[in-house]
Order: sequence, then structure tokens, then C-alpha cells
Amino acid sequence: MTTVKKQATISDVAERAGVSVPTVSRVLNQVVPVSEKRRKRVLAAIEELDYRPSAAARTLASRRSRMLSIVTSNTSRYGYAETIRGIELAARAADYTVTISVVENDDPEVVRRAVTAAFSQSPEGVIVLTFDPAGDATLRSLPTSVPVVALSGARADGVPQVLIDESTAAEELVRGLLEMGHRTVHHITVPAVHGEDGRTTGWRAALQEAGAPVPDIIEATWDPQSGRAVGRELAADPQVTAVLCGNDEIALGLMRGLVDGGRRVPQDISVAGFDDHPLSSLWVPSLTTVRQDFSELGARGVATLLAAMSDEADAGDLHTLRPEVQWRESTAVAANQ
Amino acid sequence: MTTVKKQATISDVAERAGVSVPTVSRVLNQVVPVSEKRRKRVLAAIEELDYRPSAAARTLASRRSRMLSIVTSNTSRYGYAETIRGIELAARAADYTVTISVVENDDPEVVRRAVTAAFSQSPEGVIVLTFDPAGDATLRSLPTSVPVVALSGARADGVPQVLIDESTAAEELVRGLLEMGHRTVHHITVPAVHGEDGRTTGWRAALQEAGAPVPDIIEATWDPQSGRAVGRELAADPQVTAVLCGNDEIALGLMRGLVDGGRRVPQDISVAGFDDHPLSSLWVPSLTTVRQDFSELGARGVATLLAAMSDEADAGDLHTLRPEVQWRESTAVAANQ
DNA sequence: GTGAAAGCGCTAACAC
DNA sequence: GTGTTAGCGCTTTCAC
Repeated sequence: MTTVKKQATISDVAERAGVSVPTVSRVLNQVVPVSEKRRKRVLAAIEELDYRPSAAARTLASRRSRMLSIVTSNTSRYGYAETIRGIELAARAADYTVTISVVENDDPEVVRRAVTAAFSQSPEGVIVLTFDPAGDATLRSLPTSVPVVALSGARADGVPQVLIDESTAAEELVRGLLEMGHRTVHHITVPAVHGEDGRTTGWRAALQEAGAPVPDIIEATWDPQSGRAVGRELAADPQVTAVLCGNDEIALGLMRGLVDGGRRVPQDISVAGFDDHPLSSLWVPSLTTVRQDFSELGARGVATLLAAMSDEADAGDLHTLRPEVQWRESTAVAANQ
Repeated sequence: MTTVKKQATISDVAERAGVSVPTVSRVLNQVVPVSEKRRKRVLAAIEELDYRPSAAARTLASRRSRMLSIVTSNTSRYGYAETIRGIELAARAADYTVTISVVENDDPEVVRRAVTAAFSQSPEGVIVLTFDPAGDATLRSLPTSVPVVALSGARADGVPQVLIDESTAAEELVRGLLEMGHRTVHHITVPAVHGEDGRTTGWRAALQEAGAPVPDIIEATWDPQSGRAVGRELAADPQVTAVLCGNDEIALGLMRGLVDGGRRVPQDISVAGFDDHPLSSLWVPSLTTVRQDFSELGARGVATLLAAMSDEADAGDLHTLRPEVQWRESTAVAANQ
């Protein structure tokens, strides 16, 4: 066992520096001026004692926790993880610490526990990743004692939100596919928020605008392997020549499933995804997709939250990011049928 | 603006329930018995006021924060994200909240700031992801006022650690490749911790044991695109028939680079990775790799930390997980040269 | 079982 | 500028 050295407190520092406790507090918070002489002594004492202020005591006394809570259903999937990274980075730059509260699904009891966990740290603000039903449900049951920002998902009334304009990008993608001679474009979704996500809306709009048939939506899970299963089925269907997937992982799984079923991408079937996962451009064939800047989404979420925390009026209720279509090898002109 | 309802405090609850503040505290912590009648009244008051205890006040009064800090260089890359998910899950089950403190690199000032951030919340324990130089440097400059556990990486003296036995798995992989007729196996590393990682050690050991030549190590970054760049170079080198990569992302990038350079995997060159990334089995060809259970690593880290926090003696200094080699399509018998 | 009193480590308000 | 005094919302003695 290494020896455990007890943490020094502010009064240890004050005593050692020969000043009062509030004076130490003043040099720590550097808002009220302190004479250069004392400042130096205090700084030296802090150094010598390896003093670190207790966040708990500060929070209690100042009623400001310098904490932000993230509520999310998952922390390790690409879009989520990148968003969280963006949040943490922006929060750290603004001198806030982040806690994560995981809400596994939209079961009321699970949601309640996650909300309790998120609020137990007295965060000054909360960011909810409304990418899926779990986040969506959480947003609807959040207390109003603290500013909240929603990230992505369906439009939520009364809550500031940062959105990615998925719909326009999906339209552009589908329109492009139709122009390549595809009769229609099939669509595979990941579990949707209450309502319909922008990808699906944009997909349908583009088909209708072009007078193309609107096929039944195929539902996948978040697991890339479910894309593979769908691919094996679709491989047998000669009607299918182009597929838009709800995310890249599903699209990558789909491509594998199509190969399993003896079809070639893009010669037989074109495939497009959504997200621009770091591996998508490396796939053979590289995947046509929509680049979403998740870390920017997180950063904008923090900026919006900080604004809501300081301003009386909520300056800017809705922010929208424009994603970009990346045409790559997985999509091509339709083969003659 | 929605109306902001002020958070109820414990004395609000006490007053409403007609009991003293400590009594409310007792029902909250359910350690000292409280009469059924009062218990009910208190619970009702809590419900009615939507009361949530202040973690800061609890921490201050009890000197127990119920917080664990994770220090990591990155939160969104696969192995890291999965480990963090495993930690969060296990911590939540033990009723601990997790904060993440990001240390971008091993610059002393950066490390110092991350350590300060990690300790500012008075965590009861700290978990360091020593996957890379940044985590490694952090581990070496951590105060000893609180139990610490290191996850993966090089063996750190005096600190409980959970390791994955990469070395044995790498040996098995390389041995298998040699048995398939490859003259030797090249090796691409990701940025290593101080010293050498187990993958490299195992790779070298297997080559030496078989009397095979030990090629120069090729260094990549964490970016999968760097694997692609390496692949384009190696494609031109007829000596190269088998490559072991430090992780799957690099292996996937490498395969793409080899394809760019006109080589086929596995017919011309066998490729193996490390991690079993969720997309590796979907690749064409599917990637031979070593399955590492990162979320289990995180869970074991929490278990070890909780043990170190409660026990006087550090029960079990070192825990080792056995990863499993997954033979798949990207490796094959060496072609005749 | 239960309440009164003290105090955790800090910041805020006030006097000087 | 600086020290003194309160008090943040809880838990922890300690009587009863």
C-alpha cells in the first residue's frame, strides 16, 4: 500500500500562507484583487500542499456546480461517441465538467432513474441526445429547474435544439440516385424517434416529387449485423437496385449481405449510408454517404446551453447544421434490367 | 421561457412531512431504521416536492462523493468508447457516478490539468486508460490520496491493473500465419506506451521462436487513413505476404491501401488486426483479428477499484483477461512466390 | 426511534 | 484589500 496523504483544505492553505480563508478563495477565483505579496504566499502554499479545491464545497457555497449533464442512450456507437467528445471538448474549454447519465431505453422507470442520476450532481445545464426513442422519452420527462438543450432528433417544442438537416441531404441523395436511372430507392431505417426522422422524410419527398414508387420501409436495429441480414434478403429481390440506409454501419452490413447473396455493389445494386463513419471511405467499394459533423453538433449544443444558462431570453431556439453528401464508389448508374 | 421551479431541499421535505431533517436523511440512506409511519410521510413529501438530494451537500457532509473519475486520451475511438461504456455500466450498478477527464497527450501541462480536473470532483477512485502515452504519463503523475486502477497498457508498478494478455494472442496469430507458409510477418503499430506493447512483444517472440526474420516495425497513427497510406507502400513490396496490425482500424485501412495498390487480400497478402471491431467481421474479406472484450475490461476495472477502495490490503494487484483469436477470411495460405 | 447541535470546505455579504 | 461572520444542504455525533 502506498501511503495515503490527506487532501489539504483551504484553511490549511490559509494558515500556511498566514492569511484568512476568504483571501485564499479570492486568489483562487481571481475576481477580487489581492495584494501581490499575499497572492504569492498563497500560491506558494497551494503548491507546497498540493492543494485542490473541493468541487462539492464550492458547489454548495456558490450554488454553481460548473457541471453539465449529458443524457444519452449509448456512449460507444460512432455518432454518439463523437457527439459526446464534442460536448466534452467545448465544456472543458468553458471550464465545465461533464457527467454522463445513460438511459438504456424508453421504459419510464429507466428514464426516471437516468433523470435522477443526471440531476443529482446539480448540473447547471443538461444536454439530451435525442437520437432515438430513449433520448426522446427522457426529454419529455425532464424537470424544468435547469436549462436543457436537445441534440438532433425530432423537433421538440419549447426546448432549444440543435438539428442536423438530414431531410435536405436525404433528398439530394435520392434525387441523385434517380437521376442515375434507378426506378426507385429502397430505404432501411434504424429505430426511429417518436414520429419520423429527417432521413425518411427527405427520402419520401424526393421519391414523390419524381413520381417514383415509394417502397415499404425496411426496419433494422442499431446492430450492423442486422444490415447484413437485410442484405441477404434483398439480394434475392431483382426489383431492388438502390438502397438508402439510416446509417453507415447498416449500409456496410448491407453491402456484406448483398455480397453474401451474390450481388455486386455498385454494379448490381447501389448503396448509400448516413453519417460518414471513419471507415466508410475505406470500404471496398467506398460508401456514398452524408457527412454529419457530430463533434460540431456537440460543440454547438454546449454553446446553445451556455447561452440559455446566462441569457434571460433564450437567444436562438433552433440551430441547424447542414450536412454534406459524399458521392463515392458504392453508388452508380443503374444497370439495364 | 418555461417557469423555473426551485429545487426542494431536505428541510422542505422535513417540514412537509412534519419530521426533523435527520429523519429524512435516515429514510434516504435506509441504514438506520425509521418508523413505518414516518417513513411513509417522508416518502410522500419527497414525491410531492419532486425532491432530489444534492450530491454536493452529501459529499461535503459524508466525505464520500460516490464518484469515480476516468482519465482517458480519447472517448470516441472504439476500444476506448467500449471500455468507458463498461465502466459506466458497472459503476452505475454500484451506485457510482462517473466523470470523464480527457488528457489529449503526454505534455506535462496537459497532464497536470487533466489530473486537476479529475480530482476536483473528489472522486473516491480513479481509473486510468493506459492504452497510450497520454494515459501512461497521467498514471505516473497521479496523487496517491485516492485508489487508482490502470487499464491495459504496460505493467505499472504499485498500481492495481487489469491487463489483456495481448502477447499470447499475438504469438498465436503469428504462429498460425507462419504455419500457413508465410516466410515472416510484418507488423504495423499504433502509438505505443512507454516501452513496448504486448502485441509487439508476442509478434517478435513468435518470429524468433520459429527462426523467422524480424522485419522493421512500421509505425502508424491512430487514424485508419494512415493504414491506407502504409498499404499503398507495402503493395509495392513483394517481400510482404502477411501483416499483423496494431488494431483493426489500421488493418481495414491497410487492406484498402493494398487494394489501391493492386494487391488482393488474402490471395496476395494476408492481413490480421487486433480488437475485433464490430465492422471487422463484415468487411470483404472479413478480418482475422483478436477479440478483446473492452467492456469487460471496464467492468473488471471498476470491480478492482471498488475492492481497492474498501479493502486495506489490495486484494489482487493484477488481473488478466484472455483475448481470443478469430480466424477469418483475410488470412490464407501463402501464395507460391 | 428521534431530534438538537455541530460541522464538512468553501463563497458571499459585510464591515473596516 | 482584508478579515469576520454566516450559511450553502446535507450527515454525523450524541442525548434522550
